[in-house]
Amino acid sequence: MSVTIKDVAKKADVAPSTVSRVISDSPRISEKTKRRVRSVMEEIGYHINYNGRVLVSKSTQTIGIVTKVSSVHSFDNPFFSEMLRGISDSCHESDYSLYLTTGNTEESIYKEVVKMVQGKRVDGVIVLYSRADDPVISYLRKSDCPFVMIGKPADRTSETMYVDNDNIQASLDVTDHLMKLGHKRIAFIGGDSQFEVARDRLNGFHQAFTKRGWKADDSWIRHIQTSSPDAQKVVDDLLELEDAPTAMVVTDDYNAMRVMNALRSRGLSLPQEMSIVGFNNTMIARLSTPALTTVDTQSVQLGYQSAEMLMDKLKHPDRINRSMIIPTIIVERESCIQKKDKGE
Amino acid sequence: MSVTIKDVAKKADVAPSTVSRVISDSPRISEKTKRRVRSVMEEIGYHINYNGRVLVSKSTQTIGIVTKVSSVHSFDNPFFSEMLRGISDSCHESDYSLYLTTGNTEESIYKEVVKMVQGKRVDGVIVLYSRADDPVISYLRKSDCPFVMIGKPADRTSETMYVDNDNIQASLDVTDHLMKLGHKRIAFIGGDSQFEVARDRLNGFHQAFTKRGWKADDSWIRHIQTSSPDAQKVVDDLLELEDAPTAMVVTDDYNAMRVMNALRSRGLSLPQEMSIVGFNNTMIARLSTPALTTVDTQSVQLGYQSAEMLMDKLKHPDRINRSMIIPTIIVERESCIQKKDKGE
DNA sequence: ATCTCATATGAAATCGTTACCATGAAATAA
DNA sequence: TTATTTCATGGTAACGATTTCATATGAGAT
Repeated sequence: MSVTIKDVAKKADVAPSTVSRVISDSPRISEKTKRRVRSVMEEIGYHINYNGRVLVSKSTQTIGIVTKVSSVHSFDNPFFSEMLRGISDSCHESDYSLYLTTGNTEESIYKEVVKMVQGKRVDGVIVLYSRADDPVISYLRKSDCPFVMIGKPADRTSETMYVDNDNIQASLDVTDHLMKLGHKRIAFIGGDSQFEVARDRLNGFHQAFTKRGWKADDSWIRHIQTSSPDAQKVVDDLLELEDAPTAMVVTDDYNAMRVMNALRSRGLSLPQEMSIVGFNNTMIARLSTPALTTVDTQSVQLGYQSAEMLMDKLKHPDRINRSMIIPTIIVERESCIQKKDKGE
Repeated sequence: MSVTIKDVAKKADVAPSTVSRVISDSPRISEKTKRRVRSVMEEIGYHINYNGRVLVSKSTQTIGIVTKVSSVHSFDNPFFSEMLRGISDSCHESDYSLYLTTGNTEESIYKEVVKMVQGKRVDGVIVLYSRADDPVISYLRKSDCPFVMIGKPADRTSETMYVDNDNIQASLDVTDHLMKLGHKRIAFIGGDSQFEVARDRLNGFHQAFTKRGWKADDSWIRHIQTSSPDAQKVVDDLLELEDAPTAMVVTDDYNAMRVMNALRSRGLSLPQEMSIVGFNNTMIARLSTPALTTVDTQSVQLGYQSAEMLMDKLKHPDRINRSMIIPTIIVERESCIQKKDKGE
């Protein structure tokens, strides 16, 4: 059917093993032979078949990417796309390829991961999320497939490779930022609370209050799922509180925009009547009006470094598992302003 | 190393070929043997190695995805993510996997495509864009690797599988929509003009004028690259025209939002002083203020159908090449209004 | 001239599956 | 009873590469 290493060998009058050595540019082959073999390869249009190589060399030069169950929506969210871009950039530099899971239920994703790991389609895996009791992670740990997760592991942190932000600190900082602007009643609107990142950010939020000897009211703490249309309800509830918040920390730009729209639909003018901060500094933060002040989690870096870390591990399997914290940066735009009437 | 079909065979006291038949659930094997073999597989933890299978069966059950050169930015743009989601959904249903190109220069993408096709890593390819003189397309045509493109082929249309919108009609419709609202001076702000879609939409724009016996002024036709910060300049130019447009057709939601921001920074209030329509109906169209009236190109469907078409071709290679037009729908939101002073 | 030792290349085993051909036993037909 | 099918399974050669071990050749040392 296609041109194989044997065809090249025959035509160049050498052994298949010699051709193989030419492919890998082995120093044991004379320049003369290399030239001859290469010109034959060119002539008869040879191209390596990776499956043959993988079978014996046991390396696919491919890494698998596992997205959230809600990947149905995670592609929507630029945060994921940006991580993917970072991963993609890094892989390209090292000549690795990407293999994507396509499932959209927890069950089917699990199966796909097993399939791609056991089936030897990938050398390693990057998991784009972190949550407790994840069967995918348990499986990856059992198998000896190297993997790195983006986000802090729910358990066995020290033996797991991960790259993450310091979400506690980031959340603390951004909440404090609002406090410095005079806000005392600050709402926290988190995302899907099953993910680790949600805990950390809520934690940091509380710490900001503790630091000042204040206390956040429980009624200020809310969650909205990216997938459900409950932004309006959460905002309504919040505005109807006796002491309605004057600022909001929303743990994701996308949700922040939904919240802003909900606020506007209640007639509030922004940022005058409500200060908002988002997270991730995605494209939408730049484009919103008012432009969103947000915590840049450097998603591209998150992806890039996770891929680097994984490929490093693949190259040196005996090296100990590292992990990495990517710094966050508060990007100030126009969605937060000094609270007018400080007393009250 | 790992558990192979031979280990199973030995333990179950059958031939490797029998195990292989059990895996594919061949009807030629008795239920009794199947049960026994399966229990052994379970017991010693067997899992198929796909590379071995691919080598002989010559089918990878994987399709490759090729993105624009500007993939650096295409991930940013939700349009691409949504197509990817559609592809992903379809592939998952048929148990196919996805293989992504990671390059970000024209040269490196080309190489990766050759690598994945010649290297037999994929059974077919989906190209997420269309432009003239694309070496990737020439290559795919030369090789006999089935592929489908999203967007109208620049040439040899009838022999190429593609899925596309009727962009000419869509653009005509949406321009006419603005005209019905009383607008006569309408700007067209296209994206990267190297892509086929840009031509079609400009074409439709002109046709809308022709249909009414009007003519679009050349100065109203502009282009902005997603990657460069020239939205403001384009807007400035347009506003400084003697007869500045009162409405704008922007061929992409993302750029539409950039244009809206540029307009606002010039002090215009929207939609009162400028009506805008976008394209693609991405998430950002829903979230913008005013919410963007846009042409829903059904990007998820675009992706979904392209994958279906490709997999169908893979299953029936002799079937003739089909192509498909996905209908577009104008989604009216708040960014377009009746022009106030009709006379003028 | 003989021996040693690189150097360049070849031969063959191997990786994990599948697919073709063969075969023995049981079932059916003559 | 014998011949002919059918059925369930076994044996083994691919598939396309890599890799280990072996070997011929020639250069240099003695």
